[in-house]
Amino acid sequence: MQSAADRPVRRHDPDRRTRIVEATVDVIAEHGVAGTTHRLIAAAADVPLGSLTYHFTGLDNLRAQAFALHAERMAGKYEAHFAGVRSLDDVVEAVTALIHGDAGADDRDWAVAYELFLAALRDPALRTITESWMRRSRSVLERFVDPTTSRGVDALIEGLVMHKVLSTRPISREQTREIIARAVRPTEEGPASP
Amino acid sequence: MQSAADRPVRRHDPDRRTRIVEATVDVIAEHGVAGTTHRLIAAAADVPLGSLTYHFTGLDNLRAQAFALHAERMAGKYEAHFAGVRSLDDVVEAVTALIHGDAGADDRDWAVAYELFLAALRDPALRTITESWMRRSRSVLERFVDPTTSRGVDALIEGLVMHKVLSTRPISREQTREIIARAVRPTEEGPASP
Amino acid sequence: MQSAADRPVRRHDPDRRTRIVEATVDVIAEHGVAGTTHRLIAAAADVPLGSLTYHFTGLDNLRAQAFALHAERMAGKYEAHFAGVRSLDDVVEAVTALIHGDAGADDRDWAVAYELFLAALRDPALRTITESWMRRSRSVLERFVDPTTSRGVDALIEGLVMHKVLSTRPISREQTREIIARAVRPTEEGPASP
Amino acid sequence: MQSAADRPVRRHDPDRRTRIVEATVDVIAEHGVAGTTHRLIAAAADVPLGSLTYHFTGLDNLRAQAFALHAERMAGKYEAHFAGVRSLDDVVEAVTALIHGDAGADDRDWAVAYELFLAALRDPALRTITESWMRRSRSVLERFVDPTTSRGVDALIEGLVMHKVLSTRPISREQTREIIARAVRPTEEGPASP
DNA sequence: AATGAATGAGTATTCATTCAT
DNA sequence: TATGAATGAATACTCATTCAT
Repeated sequence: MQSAADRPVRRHDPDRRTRIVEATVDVIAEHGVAGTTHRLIAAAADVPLGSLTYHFTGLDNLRAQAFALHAERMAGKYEAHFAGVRSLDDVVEAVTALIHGDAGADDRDWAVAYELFLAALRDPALRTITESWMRRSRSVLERFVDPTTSRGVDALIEGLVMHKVLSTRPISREQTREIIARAVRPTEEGPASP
Repeated sequence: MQSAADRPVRRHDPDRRTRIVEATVDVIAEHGVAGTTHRLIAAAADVPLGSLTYHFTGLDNLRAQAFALHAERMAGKYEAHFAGVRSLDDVVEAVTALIHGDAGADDRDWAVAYELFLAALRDPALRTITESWMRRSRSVLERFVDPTTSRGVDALIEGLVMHKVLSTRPISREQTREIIARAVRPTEEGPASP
Repeated sequence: MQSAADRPVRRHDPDRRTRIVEATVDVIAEHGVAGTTHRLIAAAADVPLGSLTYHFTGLDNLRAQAFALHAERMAGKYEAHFAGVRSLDDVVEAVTALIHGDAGADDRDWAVAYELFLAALRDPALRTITESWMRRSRSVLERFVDPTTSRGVDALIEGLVMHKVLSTRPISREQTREIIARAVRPTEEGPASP
Repeated sequence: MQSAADRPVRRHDPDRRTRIVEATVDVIAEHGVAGTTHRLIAAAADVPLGSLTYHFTGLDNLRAQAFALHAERMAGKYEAHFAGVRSLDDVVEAVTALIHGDAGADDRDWAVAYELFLAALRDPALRTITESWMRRSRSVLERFVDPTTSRGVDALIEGLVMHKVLSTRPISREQTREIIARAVRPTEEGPASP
């Protein structure tokens, strides 16, 4: 019934735990939180069903670890993406690239992110993950702009990506850049940089 | 669980269909799409289980109608909220109020909206609902600002609300107003710093 | 939900009863007894759902009447098919034609017949229908052959048709004729004709 | 209904799969394909409901396996029944005994067979089962008679058994033997009367 | 330590039948 | 007289979790 018979017995398998968590991220990406089952994860990770409840206390636990892994990776990509950024023009370009999928995060990654946001809406235990991710994003931006601008740009990224993945028509990159530029640009009241 | 036995037989019930759709919105708000079951909806609408599949072809169908109703109402509130707006200052104030829940849409309403966005990500059939909603929001804003600004403000609303409902600490309304003001304010200088 | 809204009100509809029974035969042919529901019949007869339980005491009743109608028609076709038969050679030809679908009864008709046989196996109330049908078939054959031969030929028809509709490869008409000929042909012990 | 509560937990139960398939044959025999439900099968096999969908992908799958088992057993009985047959007279006697239930296959077995035939009429996937069964029956008969005779005798068996189980009056064994004898007896004269 | 068979509470859905209109 | 909304018991099936091996 399962592919268990086909799979060779895997006696020594030290990073099975990790592989299961990674497989869970994949399953969430493909089927959403609602469609994420023990069976699908076990198949994706190529481990026996019992292995999941042996290594994790339950599906909630596994899901939380998958979200934590994903948030950690997304934040890492974000930081790496801004590593070479110097000027405000660079910031505008970097954020635009981020939104248009040129920063290592594709639609699939963003789908998992939105799954996390929605799950966190209902399960406060997941807020520690979203908060720490957001804090890291803000820290990166605050190297270039003031906290208010940072908060605005961060929200803009979330909103624009959401609109981009939901839109049936392609979004103009030029327009995205213009929007970001307005949000990033220093204001009369004082310089944006700290 | 208990209401079924207590409920008197209700042979004539002309707006039962509508009541079921409304109950579905409530259930999605409270339990999320994943937790939305025929049983919960039937209990919320105070109708027997069989009534749901009599009036609707299935749960997908019912969910879609609930989302359509919710989007319609949200768009209506949005339009009503901007009815008395005249100046750009009014726009800034209106958008800020919208984000901070002073425009008829509370956290619960936004939760349903995000459920819709995520569901639309996986089910393209729901895109017609999200697209029409977004079109209406843009139309309202474009009475005051250019299309690019409109797209930016719209994305900002979505992102800021998301951050607000996910944040464990309160968000400064002043800061929100400032972010909106920058996005709305007319710009002569062109993008970013020269 | 139903097509009821599309259908014009049919105030005077004297042969609705008959039309429902005929629609039931069609539904059995297409979906089998197991797949025959009030809803399908109502749709096929283009009558409102409530009309079925108004005119018939229940699904069993309706099914029985449909089977009775079908058996009556099959027997009629059988008799008509043998009307011009004179010699034993004619009998062989007539029976062969019957089996190969050249006597007004196609695979669909035989499917309904087998549905009836199987239903009669479990519901003795239907035996009156099958028995009367078989009696009429025998009577026809006994105009040409003795009762034993008649019983054999009758069984042969049932068995050969069954094999024909179940076989994935075409059945040789020549072979069928040869088999029938052997069963019909007079034996040494005495003439087959009465 | 009651057995579930009484049944002790049966953690180790190596041939449960087989027992379920056998129980399914019984249920089909007693209630027909249309009346064969997970619940009835589970009760007959004395296993919990969830056990069925654990071992089988669905009811269709289980039904198909039950039919395959039954066909295999029927073919086996058939072959065993003809093991000692030498002369054509023996053949006539063996076939007669078969029809009158003296060959290990009773009315119940034949009911399942007809259920299979009817199911195969609608579901071509079951044709492999009926075809392989018929091929085996023919092979046995072809040890004694030519293929055309074999096909005729096979059809005769099916038709006569059907008539026998449907008839409310007993069928003369003498008459059956006579019919079989005519079909089996070698023929030099060629078809019908000249 | 690791597994996969086993379980039962839960899910969506179908449908014959009833009955107020 | 005729209807179609309403009902609830029954259906197939899913799945997180348990636990003997």
